Amino acid sequence: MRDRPSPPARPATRRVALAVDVVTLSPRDDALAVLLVPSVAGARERWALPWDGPRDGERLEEAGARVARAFLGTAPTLVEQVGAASDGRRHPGGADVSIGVVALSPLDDDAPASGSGAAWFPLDALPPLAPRHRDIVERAAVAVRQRLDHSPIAFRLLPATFTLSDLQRIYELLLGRRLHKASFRRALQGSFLVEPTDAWRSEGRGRPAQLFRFAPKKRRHASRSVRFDLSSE
Amino acid sequence: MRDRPSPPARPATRRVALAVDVVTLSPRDDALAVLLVPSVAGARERWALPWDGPRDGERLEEAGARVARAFLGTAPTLVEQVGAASDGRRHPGGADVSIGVVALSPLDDDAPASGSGAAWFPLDALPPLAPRHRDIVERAAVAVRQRLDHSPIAFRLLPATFTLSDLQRIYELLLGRRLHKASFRRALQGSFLVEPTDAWRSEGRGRPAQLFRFAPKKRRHASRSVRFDLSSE
DNA sequence: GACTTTGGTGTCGTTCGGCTACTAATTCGC
DNA sequence: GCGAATTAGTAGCCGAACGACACCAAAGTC
Repeated sequence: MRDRPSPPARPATRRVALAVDVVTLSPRDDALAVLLVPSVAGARERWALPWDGPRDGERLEEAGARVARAFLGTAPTLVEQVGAASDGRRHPGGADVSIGVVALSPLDDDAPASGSGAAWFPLDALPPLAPRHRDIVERAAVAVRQRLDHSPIAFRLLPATFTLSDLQRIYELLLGRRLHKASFRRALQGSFLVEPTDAWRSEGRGRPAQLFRFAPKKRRHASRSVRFDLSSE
Repeated sequence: MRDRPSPPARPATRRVALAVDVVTLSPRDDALAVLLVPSVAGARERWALPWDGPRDGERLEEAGARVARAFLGTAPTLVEQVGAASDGRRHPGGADVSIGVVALSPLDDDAPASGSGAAWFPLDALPPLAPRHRDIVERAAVAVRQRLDHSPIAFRLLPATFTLSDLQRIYELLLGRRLHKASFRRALQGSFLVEPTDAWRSEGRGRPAQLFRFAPKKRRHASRSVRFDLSSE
């Protein structure tokens, strides 16, 4: 006989203290960097992800965008959820449940608002963080890499116009490996995602590079073959 | 000058009514089906996703697994978050925030617990649902299809041993298109995800099929080329 | 003007994916 | 019994895609 418990008599919501924790990512010094803010006095860790509770009528992504904006000075170019965490009480603000949110900020932005004390840290050299914040950063990094194919993530980490070498550098940063120039451009060519502008950028030595802009053309979804990429890390 | 609002004086969590809404998926009658339960009396829609608030010390996925189990009779084979929704008060239980969770149940399971009134509905022929539930079902369907390559989703919708044709049918169901037998098997062969058993299954007419089991071998992550699959639907 | 540096393209061999066609083993109809 | 039908599984061709390399182009440096 199967073990078959009866359904709950009547479901009920639970009142919890909620926070939106924001992982702001931006390419800084040839590495993906996370924006961290100083902890409140008395916390165990010196740094934390910026966070806040959602305000009245505010959706979760909106709250994430607001928090990121407060420290960036400009609105992030993309905001996406990366999962909710509820694993005990290891949140700096004592939240029962955290909604993890990743916000992207392009390369050309100013440094974080001075006075806020916020600072960029490379993803692979983070200071000690509260365990839940470390989890959320990890999830954000994984989510960004996994959605790279389906979300215009790379373009949101670049200014409005960029060179193809810039774009390739972002992809290499996110994927963590070098790409071949010709192959990269051939694939990009076939995707109809960018269009050339009539501007060129001369940057010190070397031949000037043409500037492109992100301008995806509508096209039929390519019927890709099945991939078995579990790779059971 | 940039518009640079000052950071929030001090972040604060927000107390909200939280629910975990569960999208239980299973292949039924050659279609992906969702498990729905009758609404409480007085609700506008007759059917709803099963849901409940997380209990004390329970993580979100655990709560989702518990809710699914209560209606399935057995534990779901995979539980994953598919995003949080906070868009007004359109939840059957009046939750401020819903955590969407997808639970998978294999083909060979019994029907939902009799007496609970739960029933399977094909994904593309759902009865009217509360708006937030409809959103969460949509997100679950998208998430399942997108994670098909990276998560052992197809294998969690099958019994412990299965034929390669069974596996291909699940992939076709999830992808919504036919696959070519030879290509499918060639790709599967190269992935080292399944191993043959010494059992065969004879099912009415036709040649008997060998049974396989899910047994992923550790292997180096293939260094795939970059894909630009935005397709800007 | 030769050299360096960076941008951009052509080509070639190999692999990959889609397809047709085939063999294999069973049930069904007569 | 015996061929038709049905399902499982494989071989091999062919065009497209991918990775590596070489090469050309346009700027600065000396």
